[in-house]
Amino acid sequence: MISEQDQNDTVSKILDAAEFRIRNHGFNAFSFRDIAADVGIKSASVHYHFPTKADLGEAVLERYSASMKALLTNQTTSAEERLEAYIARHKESTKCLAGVMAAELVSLPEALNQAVKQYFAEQLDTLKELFQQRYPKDKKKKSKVRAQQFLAGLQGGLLLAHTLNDKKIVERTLKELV
Amino acid sequence: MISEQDQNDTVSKILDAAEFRIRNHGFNAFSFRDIAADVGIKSASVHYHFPTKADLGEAVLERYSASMKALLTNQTTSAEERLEAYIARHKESTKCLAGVMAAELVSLPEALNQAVKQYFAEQLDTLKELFQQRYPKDKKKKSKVRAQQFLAGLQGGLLLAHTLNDKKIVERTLKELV
DNA sequence: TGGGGCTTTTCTATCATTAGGTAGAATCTA
DNA sequence: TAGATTCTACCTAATGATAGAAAAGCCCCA
Repeated sequence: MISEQDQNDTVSKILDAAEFRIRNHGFNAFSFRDIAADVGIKSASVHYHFPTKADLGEAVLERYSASMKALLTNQTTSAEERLEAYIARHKESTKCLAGVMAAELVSLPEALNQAVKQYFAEQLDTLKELFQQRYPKDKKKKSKVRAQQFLAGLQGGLLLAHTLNDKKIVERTLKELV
Repeated sequence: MISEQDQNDTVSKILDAAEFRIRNHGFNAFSFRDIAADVGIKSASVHYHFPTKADLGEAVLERYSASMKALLTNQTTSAEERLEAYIARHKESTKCLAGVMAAELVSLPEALNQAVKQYFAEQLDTLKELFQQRYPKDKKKKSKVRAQQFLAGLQGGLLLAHTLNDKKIVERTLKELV
């Protein structure tokens, strides 16, 4: 039987390292050798778990996506609380993994390119639902626009905040959008 | 004497190609050989005009920055018209060169990294002035916040619009920010 | 008017380094 | 012992960059 803990240990260390490097340097600016060095193994071992770079990128995005979706659809908290938690999560690193990938979209392996598009489509869908809960009187169309404005404000706010090294920018850009 | 037109011809062809590739693929996803092929010369000739990749990146950003600043400070048109022209310019490609570079910020050569930071700082300054002209009764602080909200909405809107292939998103995210 | 000669530009050829990826041996674990 | 994991060693392709040979362009002077 597979030792899940040990396997997942290495696998999740790889995913952690890859996520960090993609987030901060971009998908095209890290190598398997970088990841291997981060984790303390050899690059061939990274290939054992993730045969190609596209595989690794997809796995990182998938984990990220699941984590974000869980946060947004956690039905034990109010819509407002979920939005705040969502914002707080992004502010931790002042960067969105998917946002970085979106900037590099055209240069990504096809499967990853598709996954990024899907991520944003799903996020907007989920946010639309959430805004519908938060403002029940709004029409569907209005909730959709709210979701787009919110996500754009968040992504753009993160971009500016990270570039200018001023986290407060995110709060300002979102103040009237939550 | 130097034939300016001919020199600028090759130089600006290189800059055009580099800008296009950076915008669409990212700074880390194009090579001197790519640019050379685009222009129809050899990669060594690109190095003749721009010794290093950092030099090329800086030149591209500088030209871009000057173009944007000229657009925003064109005193022959109203503040509102300038904003509209600024938005229209960005919507042409549904991508901002500096936005892409900002996503890759940490992986960029140091000089380019600094130039990107400076670009956004300057853009916010210029936009702040412009909003001050547009809404003269606002306090300075309010104009600054407007500039941040606008630029964030624009950058985030472009990101979503490009990723989801829907230019209308930019209009929606900026509707209440101009 | 038509060459020399100087500068600018482009080319060929090549380097060293790094990249993603693979084969197969060695090791570890149940 | 069998399967999972990691390692060493390596391959091929691509990258940024450079040296130095050829063109191309331009100016001065006979």
